[in-house]
Amino acid sequence: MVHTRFAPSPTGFVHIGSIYSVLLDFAVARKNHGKFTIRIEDTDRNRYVADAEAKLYEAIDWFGLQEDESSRKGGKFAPYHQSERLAVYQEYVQKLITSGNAYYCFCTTERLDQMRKDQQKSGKPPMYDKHCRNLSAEEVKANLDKKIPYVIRLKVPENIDIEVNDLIRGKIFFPSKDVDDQVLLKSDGFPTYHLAAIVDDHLMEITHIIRGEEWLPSSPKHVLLYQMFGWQMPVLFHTPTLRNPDKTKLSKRKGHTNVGWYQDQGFLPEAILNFIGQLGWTHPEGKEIFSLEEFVQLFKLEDVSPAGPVFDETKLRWMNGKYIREILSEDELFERIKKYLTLAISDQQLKKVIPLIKERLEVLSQVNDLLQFLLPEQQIDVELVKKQSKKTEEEIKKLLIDLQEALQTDEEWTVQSIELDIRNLKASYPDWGGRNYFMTIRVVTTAFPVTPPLFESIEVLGKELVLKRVESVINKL
RNA sequence: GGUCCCAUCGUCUAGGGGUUAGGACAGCAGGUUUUCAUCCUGUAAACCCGGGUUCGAUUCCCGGUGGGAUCACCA
Repeated sequence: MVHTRFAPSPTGFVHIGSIYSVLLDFAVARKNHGKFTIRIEDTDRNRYVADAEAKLYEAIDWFGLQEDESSRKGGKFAPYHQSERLAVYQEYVQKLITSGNAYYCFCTTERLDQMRKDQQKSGKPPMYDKHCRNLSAEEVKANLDKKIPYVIRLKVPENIDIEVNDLIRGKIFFPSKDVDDQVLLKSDGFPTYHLAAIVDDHLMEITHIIRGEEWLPSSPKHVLLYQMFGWQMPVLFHTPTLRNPDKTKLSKRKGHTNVGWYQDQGFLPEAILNFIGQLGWTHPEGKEIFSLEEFVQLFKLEDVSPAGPVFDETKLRWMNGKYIREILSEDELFERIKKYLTLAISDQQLKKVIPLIKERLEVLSQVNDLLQFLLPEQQIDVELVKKQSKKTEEEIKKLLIDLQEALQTDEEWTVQSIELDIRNLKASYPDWGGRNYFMTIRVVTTAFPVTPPLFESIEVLGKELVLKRVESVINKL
């Protein structure tokens, strides 16, 4: 059975790149009727952030990429917090010691730092110098008895080529002389990622390891561990790194990495998933817009391009707008917009105005700018009216008085009747250019030069408020 | 610096030994429209370089170049 996993460390906010991994984990598992597990890699006590795990699950739910097994859902491989599995790692690291594939290291941090400094100075790659690799059993025992702090390191074999098989990159060979004797067990008794992940992936029967490309350089260590334990290697797939416009790894400073930001802006989870899904992968029919269900059905891991794509926010915005105006129903849009609306606007009014704003919305949070004109307290700027009309105060005043009259007597107050009122009135003002005429009315009634369609806007505003606004401008002229 | 990965328009990509190298976003120019958008039409824009294989390489191979990732008792 196919079994994928997402194994985050709870160290902060949820990264958009994590969602890329999760999407692939989810899709591969679903497509093959397998399972998708979330395992929390909380082995670093220093970087632990308490609410990170809750944030993660919140994001998972928001995107609709729910896992089958996890710390919150349980499962047959529980526990899913690595911090609760310490005894397991101790057991396996002992096996490595016994089989001669790992060794105790008593080097101090100071010595290690000095060593690296020296290596850097002489232009050598910083690597452990294997100082404790050949300690005799007696020396080890003596040190242990003296309670000298220690770590346990991987004994990387000398002079071999380690073969890593990546699904999309093929076979990659690493000379073992370039592979460091990695720390497997820290002096606090916690495992490092390298030990914990391999042990858990095996014990949890993970078949596909889907993780970021940044793990590629350390994968020979993982291959070695599988060999030493005599375990079968899962399929390895390293996801292409998402990039900033300058091609560097997507980062906080140069782009938006926090899923929370996308939520706040009013990006739709469907649109984000669609967008991420077509990075490195193309729909077989070349479709740009496709649902998660469709993606799950058609996606093939081996078809992903290995080149790291730039995360193009502009295209994401376009796609988000596309979802808003073409994919979501108006009822659905109404429910979602409500969550972003901070203006005091009634549900009834909002519902009415949605057809007017849906094609003007790229992200949901823009609704607050677009609906400013509906606020009753909105003041009309006379200077702006003058500027848009390109007429004298007297001429404007004359028009507005006629407008007031025309609207006053409109008993229907429908888009059609309002349009008729205003177009009929235009006939009496042949010397007003169409653009200036309508712009004047737009600013007087809505307060803004840029608004949804004029007659519809006036209708939604209501007769009372519109007349009040016209009146207010007349009085200021 | 060592190791490893990668390479088609500005961006996301399709394609693949013989193509007018296709699409999408962004750009530009028109059209629709009382504004802004939407929508429609058109336009400009790419196979990193050098060898080799071949009748023929953008496509396959090698080498450069460029970009990236990584080198912790972090994941």
